[in-house]
Amino acid sequence: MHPSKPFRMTPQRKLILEELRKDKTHPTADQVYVQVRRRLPRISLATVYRNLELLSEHGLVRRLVSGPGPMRYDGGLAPHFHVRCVVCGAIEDVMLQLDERIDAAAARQTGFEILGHELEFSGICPDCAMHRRSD
Amino acid sequence: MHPSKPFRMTPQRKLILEELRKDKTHPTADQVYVQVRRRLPRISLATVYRNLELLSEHGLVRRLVSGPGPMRYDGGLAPHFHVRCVVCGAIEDVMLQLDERIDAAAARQTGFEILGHELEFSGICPDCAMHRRSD
DNA sequence: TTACATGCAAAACTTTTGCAACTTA
DNA sequence: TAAGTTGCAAAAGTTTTGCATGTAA
Repeated sequence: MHPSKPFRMTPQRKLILEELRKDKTHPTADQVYVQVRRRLPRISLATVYRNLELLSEHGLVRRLVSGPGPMRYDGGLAPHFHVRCVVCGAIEDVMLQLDERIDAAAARQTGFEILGHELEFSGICPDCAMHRRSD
Repeated sequence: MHPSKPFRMTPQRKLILEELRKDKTHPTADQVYVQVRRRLPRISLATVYRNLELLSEHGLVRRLVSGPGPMRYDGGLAPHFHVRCVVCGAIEDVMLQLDERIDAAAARQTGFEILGHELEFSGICPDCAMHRRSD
């Protein structure tokens, strides 16, 4: 599942992973870049992109393949889903799991070999809901 | 839910909608553009983008907010999900529905006002699976 | 008639890539 | 030392926007 290309732990890679583990906002590549640059000012955005790609191939970070706008990344390990605010774009974790038989159902119906699934809710976050009411 | 901005039925808009209704491949904006241009050669790509945006605001087409690469669009009306081939990028419909109480569960847990959800499976389509085995 | 829509071109963004220099194991 | 990695700059790809002109209601 996780292709085991060689994999060196460079300072850049380590920091990117650390940053993503502690950042709960599901940042974009550019936001990770801004953060990491505070400790490693000479890092380049290309390196951030390359590492996010590689780390996600290895299953160490998740790409949130959804929503409009730039790709967002998640350093969280436990299986979970996401909810995205349609107003401000905030993403939060949703700790739910689907009946795993749903993959088999999809396989049966489509003939695809199913590797996994992503569920994303859309909605309005508490902050944005409040601002709306006061408009 | 569907903001009711005025909405003129121009030939461009009509063709884009028609094309999307008959195309089962969940095309990108550019692919819609190529198709529509066969009947309306002077249409511009910007018009296609603007119309896809507007049609999806009105709930007449769905944006498949997921997966890497360009946004893809779906003219299908019935509620359903999708499966995406990680090898070739093909997208097919999956006719399933989740227990609708899942939205309430997500709302309860996150405090978001939930508007809906998208479920996307990832996997390998029959064609790609076959080619892999013969490699 | 007029608010909305279009085509064109340019701009804005996001992501990827070529390459020479540098580093990790 | 050799394979992998980085920074930089340029390129590629996707989507949005300004504006003058055109058009549906």
